[in-house]
Amino acid sequence: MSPAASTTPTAPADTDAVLPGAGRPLRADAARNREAVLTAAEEEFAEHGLEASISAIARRAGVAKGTVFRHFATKEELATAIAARHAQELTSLARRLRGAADAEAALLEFLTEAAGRLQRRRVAVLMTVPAPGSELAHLQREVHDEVVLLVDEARAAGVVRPDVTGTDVFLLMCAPVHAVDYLADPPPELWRRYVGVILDGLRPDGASPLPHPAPTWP
Amino acid sequence: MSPAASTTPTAPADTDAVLPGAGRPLRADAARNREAVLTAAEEEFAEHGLEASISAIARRAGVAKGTVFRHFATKEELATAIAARHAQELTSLARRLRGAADAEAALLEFLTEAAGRLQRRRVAVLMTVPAPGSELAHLQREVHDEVVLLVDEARAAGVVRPDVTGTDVFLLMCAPVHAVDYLADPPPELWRRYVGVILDGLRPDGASPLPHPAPTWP
DNA sequence: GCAGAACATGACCGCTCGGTCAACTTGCTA
DNA sequence: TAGCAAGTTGACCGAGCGGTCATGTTCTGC
Repeated sequence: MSPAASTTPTAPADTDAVLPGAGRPLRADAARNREAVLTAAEEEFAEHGLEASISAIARRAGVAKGTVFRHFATKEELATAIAARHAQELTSLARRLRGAADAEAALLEFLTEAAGRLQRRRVAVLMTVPAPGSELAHLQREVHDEVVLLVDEARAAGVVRPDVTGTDVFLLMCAPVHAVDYLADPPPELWRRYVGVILDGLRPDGASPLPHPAPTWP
Repeated sequence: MSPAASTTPTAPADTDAVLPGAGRPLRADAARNREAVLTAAEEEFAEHGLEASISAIARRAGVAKGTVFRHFATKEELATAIAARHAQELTSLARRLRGAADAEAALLEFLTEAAGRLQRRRVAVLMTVPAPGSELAHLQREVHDEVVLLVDEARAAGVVRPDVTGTDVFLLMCAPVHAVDYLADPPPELWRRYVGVILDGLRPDGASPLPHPAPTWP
């Protein structure tokens, strides 16, 4: 989001760069609108999942539909922008927790915090199978790799069973949210209960051999 | 759902009954078509989730769109019919397993078999929050109650931790399928691995207190 | 304060969807 | 085998979607 060293605006018309990092800085009102759209989209996606309509997002942001498309060429691009935020949050969360004195507490906090965020924003937006090589794929991999490190530490500390990998944990990260989803009107914090169950399933105590080898991350 | 004592087909025109059990028998071709539509819908829903289009289903079944609507007044009604099949399968599966000598094996088999079916047919169709009082709500409750009994037996046998309820297990039933869903091209049997993790999370060995009271089924 | 680039707008497009219906075909019954 | 209810068909409808674009508005560097 930082403006970066501005290339002098002499450049005639490069490839339509509205992306945050690149290009020349946005006009003041444009920047405002962009942020409003992102916020509205986040809320709308959280409420209706990926089927949230652009019109609804525009309405919520207080702009016209065309404005949304000026900032995000396509609905997918908008969803990706939101997902990118979430991914970065999770990455830095995991990064912050890494190397903590109490590896068990760190893993618990990560799983709890992650599930909490995923619960609030609805899973679908972040946890989508992305096109290979896409920006989202890269951001997901970043989260994944960070989780792997966290789990490695936890395993070394003996709080995670030896046959469970970081990829396993990454895949199971959303399970508490999904579980709660099958209730019409779930208690708002019920997902915590299933974080507990999952975490106990990851513990070495009384672990029985798993019936399938661990998956590799693409 | 059992056919009950058949009212003689003299009844002139009761409320538009195309439902399987009730009403007068279908014409031969109509019955054939109905079955074809159900099969096609099952496959189409499995491939594309609930967004599968009626046109696609009709095409796959080899009938016109109108025919689909003659048998199922609405798309939701069709989905419900499919979900009903699945629910009945799970109910009778659990019923069969109940009272088994080895309660642990029974629970494992149920979770495995259930996850396998849910994996094949895609979760979405069965596990939808149904309208209260609807047929689907009733069928889901049937599955749920059967799971509760199964889990009660397992708990009594000491293979499930005392603080976990049948409702918990019901909600977690789909977790393995969802976990695998975040992989672009998952190994076809990977879900079994997560059935293992979940089951270990349900075991009494090394269980830590859960951070939220168990939910009640609506 | 002015010019013009950057931006916002909303009517509009093409498309797909769930659902309807008048006209036609077919299986059943007597 | 004739007659008719039951069933089938596919063109059609209106709504909503993602996305476009000519036109009008607003910010900003000079």
